Order: sequence, then structure tokens, then C-alpha cells
Amino acid sequence: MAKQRYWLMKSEEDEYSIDDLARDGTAPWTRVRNYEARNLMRDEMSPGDLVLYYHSNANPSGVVGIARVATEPYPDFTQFDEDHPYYDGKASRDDPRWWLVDVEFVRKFPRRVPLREIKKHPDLGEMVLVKRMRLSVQPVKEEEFEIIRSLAEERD
DNA sequence: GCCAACGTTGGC
DNA sequence: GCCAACGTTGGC
Repeated sequence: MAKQRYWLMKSEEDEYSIDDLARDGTAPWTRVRNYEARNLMRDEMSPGDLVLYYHSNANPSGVVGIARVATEPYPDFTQFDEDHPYYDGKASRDDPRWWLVDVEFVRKFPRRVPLREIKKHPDLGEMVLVKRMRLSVQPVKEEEFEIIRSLAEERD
């Protein structure tokens, strides 16, 4: 059994928010069309890994809760559907290009941890979130995960 | 809505 | 294989 790992996954708040995930329970993480993010889901994720749920394009953008990887990686079905906006004509069922996992709701934080706060925290400056602006699925260190979790519990 | 960062495409 | 053009992400 692989050691539990930690991730951060971004979703636009008005596209698929943590409240949507809470309502649905689990959701297939469609919409990723970036190879590096794809590789992480396909090659590195295992069921039980914990995920920081991040709202991008939000006010303010930041980490809003925790989710969990709920399945083994499998091909993203939207790539095969000609009517779907994420259809990819270069992918086939024999040779899928895009992979995903299902993500399961764990909890919503009592307080959002804004990107602004993460950027200025002395122990979070090396986070991929800070260094690599445009990667929507990314690894997080256990220490970083715990710091953000504790920041989320603080009272204002 | 603007625009910087940066990943992808395609001509050569 | 280079790299300019282009398209998208995502902070602000």
C-alpha cells in the first residue's frame, strides 16, 4: 500500500465549488487538459490521498476545504464524447489521452485560506501553488498540508 | 476586464 | 527541433 500523499486541486468557484462537491459526494475530475496535471493523476495518485480544494477565480482565491482521492485513475470519459466541450478528436478508447480520478468530499473549512496569506507565510513560499501559477493539479508536502489545515481552523 | 505567465501548436 | 504565434489560466 502506497504511503498517503497530498495534493492541491483547483476549480473555479463558479464552475464547480466545494459546495457542489459536498452536495454530490464524489465527482470525476474532468476538464484537465494539461499534460503535467494529467500525469500526476494518472501516475501518482492513489485512493485515500488527501486533496486541498482550491477555488480559483474567486474572491478571494484560496483553499476552502479537503477532499480525498476516491478511485484509481481511469480514462476521462469526456474526451470520447463528440458533443462534450472537452471532446478530444485525437484520443481513442484504445489510446486515451486524458485520465482522471474521482474526488470525494471530506470537509469544508470554517475559514478560507486565501492565496494572499499563503504567499506571505514563511513556511509556504515554496509551495507549487506559489511557484507555478498555472498548474491545476499539484503535489503538496505533508507539512504544507498541515500548516494550511491549521490556518483554516484559526478564528479571525 | 486586463494582462502576465506560460503551455501548446504548427510552419519552417 | 526551433521558436513565433496563439490560446488559456488565473490573479488582481
